[in-house]
Formats: sequence, C-alpha cells, structure tokens
Amino acid sequence: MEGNSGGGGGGGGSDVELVSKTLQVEHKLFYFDLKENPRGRYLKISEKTSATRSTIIVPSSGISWFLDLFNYYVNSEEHELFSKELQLDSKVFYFDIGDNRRGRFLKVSEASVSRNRSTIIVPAGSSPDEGWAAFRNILAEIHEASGLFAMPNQKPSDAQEHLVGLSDDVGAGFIPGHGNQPVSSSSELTVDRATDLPSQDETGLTGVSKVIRADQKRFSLILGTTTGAISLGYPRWRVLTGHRSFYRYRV
DNA sequence: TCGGCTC
Repeated sequence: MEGNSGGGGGGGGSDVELVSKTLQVEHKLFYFDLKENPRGRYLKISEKTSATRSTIIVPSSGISWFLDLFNYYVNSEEHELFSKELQLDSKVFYFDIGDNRRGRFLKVSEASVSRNRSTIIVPAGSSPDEGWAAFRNILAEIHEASGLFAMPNQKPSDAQEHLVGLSDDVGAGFIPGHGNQPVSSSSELTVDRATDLPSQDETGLTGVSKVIRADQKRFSLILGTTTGAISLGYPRWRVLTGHRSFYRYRV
C-alpha cells in the first residue's frame, strides 16, 4: 500500500501482513490490512483522502461482528437503521448513521482508554455494488481468509458461531426472550433489574462492572465472575434503549 | 473533489 507507513513505528516492527485489500468509494480509498504480531491478530482499516487519513484497529475477534453489523446496515430499510455499539475487550466501536446533502453515510468510531478517538466514514453508495455493500464484501473476504490462517489455539468455527448468533438478533430491536414487547418497555425492565444489583462502589470489584450512560438513563452492568465461559467470548450483553443497541462481550 | 465526525 502507500509508502512506508510503518517506518516511524520504532521498536518491534514485526507485524506480518496476512491479507491486504483496497476499496475505493467515491473519492475515498479504504485500506484493509489483516496483520499479526506476537500479541495477536488484528484488522487495520484506514480511510484515506487527499487531505486526511484515519485508521481504526479491529481485534481479530471483532471481524465477524463488523461483518454482521455491515450486513445489518446493508440489508435494513432506511427507516429501521439504528446506531450500534460494539465493545471488544477494552475498545468500543460506535456505529452511527448520518445524512447530509452529500448522501447517507455510516460513521464507525473507535474509542479506547489509551488512544484518541478515531473515526472512519463510509458512504452508503449509490448502487448495491459500492459503498456499504462493497465494504461488507471486503470484510467477508477477509473474514474468510482469516479462517485459512487459523492459529493453533483457535478453531475457525468459533467465528462462524458468532456470525450465526448475532445474525438473528442484530436487527430485531427486541431483547431475546421478551417476545414482542416494545423496546421502551424492555429498556425499563433492564434498568429495574440493574438497579437491584450492588453498585460498583459497594462491591469494590473494579474492572468487572460497566456503567453505561444512555440519554438520561444510566445502566450498570455487573460481571459477576471470571470463569471459562468468558474466555470463549461469552457472555454477551445486549442492552436496548429507544434508538441504540449495545453489544458487549469480553475475550 | 467533495463531505459527514458528542460518547
């Protein structure tokens, strides 16, 4: 790809590039680089224009989630597109729809404790072969290719299970198991349940609880224990508010 | 070549 992007990295510089793809959408150029180093595997997605460059880093465990979410935005009707959040370990990715005279776009923003927020913006595109759909297709190719580079301690089928599990509920707008209750009532149910739990201050279990602010409400999620189930990528919480879905899980 | 961007 462009020039020598790793030249100023210093130190290791041992990252191996497994897959590299580019996608042009309107006047933007997106670079997809699946890389691996001793700490693990990740997907670097860069948006490049003549004036700016922006990069997000997706842990390998998040690639199938990105694929699912882009499928959701590609396949959903315009009036049922909601913002989404995806938490992967210590990172949070925000997916937000925007609209202006240039057209519709999807803003994907990465926030983590150690770095400044970085954002890429993907135009929806004017035909089914460009924009979000093309972006989705690249993600699918990389996801598939990633399975061919299976790591010794990772079964390729794990990612497939994530894909199936999320596909059913990603666009439903309801909490599974609560039938056809509207989103608002499900949210209140979740709040009530959360307020019954001990607060983080009371337990002192720093690092195993999350506090989420959403609109005027505040949600507290307590992760009770650390068992083998968590290392498998579960449990996953889903908290719905009126217009936003949260997906969280730890690896 | 645009141009978007609370967390």
